[in-house]
Parts: sequence; structure tokens; C-alpha cells
Amino acid sequence: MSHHDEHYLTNVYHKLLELYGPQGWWPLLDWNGENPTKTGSLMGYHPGNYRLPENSQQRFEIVLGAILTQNTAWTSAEKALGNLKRLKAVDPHLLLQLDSEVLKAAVRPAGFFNQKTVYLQKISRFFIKLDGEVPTRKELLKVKGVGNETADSILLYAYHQPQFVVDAYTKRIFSHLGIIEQNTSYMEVKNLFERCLPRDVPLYQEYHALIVEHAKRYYQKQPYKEIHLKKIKFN
DNA sequence: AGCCAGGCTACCG
DNA sequence: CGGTAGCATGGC
Repeated sequence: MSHHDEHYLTNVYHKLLELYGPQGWWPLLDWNGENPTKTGSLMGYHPGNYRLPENSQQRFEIVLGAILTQNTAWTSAEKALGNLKRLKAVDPHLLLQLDSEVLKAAVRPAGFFNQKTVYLQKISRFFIKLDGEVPTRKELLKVKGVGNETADSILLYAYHQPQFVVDAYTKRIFSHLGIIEQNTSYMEVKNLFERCLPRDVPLYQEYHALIVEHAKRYYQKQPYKEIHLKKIKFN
């Protein structure tokens, strides 16, 4: 990416926001109801509200969701999250008290349930040890099951840290637009976005969510649909 | 039926 | 370092 494209990523952001509007990430369960029926795919999003999470429980829910949705559709991840809520396990201490087999059964609909069960237990211990402090990126990455994207998702959405989240969709879209190479590393893509964008948490939160929304519409599988940002004038 | 989903670890050369 | 097999259920 050359220097005269400096504003390109900002222009794409504004275009996506114009197309789809605020996305209201990260989706949270409905904590007022008895049943976690109003979850992300229904009413869990909160467009325009950038103040969540507003307590430790909601923060922990985002942490769990970040693990559960790894390489998995959110609709599947939130089924597991609903199971965890019914088990009162959206709480690190209570999650760790659950029998592993019970936990596995709850995680099952999110796929990879054997490893994700272990990951949830690891991140729960880590969360307890934090005792309310904000983790560093390096600390998060030492937790088994937390890689680059999960760490950045947790930092950005649960802790409001200005860490840009890169996912498979991000690479897919922006390599298709000719901005990066397909094999560009995670950190290179992340650094590119953080270099080009103002260091703004709501913007980072919104941009990643908009990328996912756009990708779901046009980049699910090849050949990609013909309506692309490439066709849209940016300058 | 087959491909994909808001990745990560372990292991390979 | 970069590249990839394995992990698993559910939706379309």
C-alpha cells in the first residue's frame, strides 16, 4: 500500500458505515430475561451504544464469546453461550466449578468442543487472576486458546483498548481490493489499519463489525458476488 | 453432498 | 520464519 492511499481505509470505513449503519458490536445476551432468547442474532446488538460492557459479567461474556466463535458462525457460538448462561456459567468461578463433561455438552453446538472447553477453563482462570485489571496483549496471548484475533477482540470489545481486530474476512476483502497480499501476516494487516486510522475505540469496533457484515453479504464464497467496494468511487 | 463459519495449536520443512 | 493438518457442529 503506497502513501497516496493513506485515506483509502478511512474512505472504505465511511462507505461501509453509510451502507450498513452502526452494527452494535459486541452482541450481548439479554440479562433482564430468564431465558437467554434475546441473543445476538435477535436482539443482542446495541447500535450506537459504545459504553458496553457495563459490568464484569458482561465483560466475561464477551471473553467467552470470543473463544466460542473461533472459526464458527455466531449463531452457533451463541447457542453455546445460552447453554452457559442456563448453567450460570457466565462467571469464571462458577464455570470452573462445572464438571468438564457438563461444560463440554454446553459448548458442543459451537464446534471444536473438546478444545474450546479447555480454552474456556484456561481463560476463566486468567480472568480471575486479573482481578479487574486490564490485561496486556502479551499476557492474553500466553493463554492457550487465545491467538491474535481473540486477543484483539477481547481487548477492543471487552476492555475498550484501541487494538484493531483482523480476521479472515478482513484479509479476504482487502486483498481482493488490491490493498494487501493474500498471505500478509496478521500483524502487518493490523499495523496497516492502526497506522492509517485515527486511534479511536468506537471506530475500531465499528470498522471490524462492518467488515464482517460486508463479507457475509459479498465474500462468503468464490466467485465473490459482483457488488464490491472496488466498484465504488473512494476519492 | 459439500463447503463454509467472526481461529488456534502443534508440528513440519 | 511460513505453511498446514486437525479440531466438530450446524446451516445452507
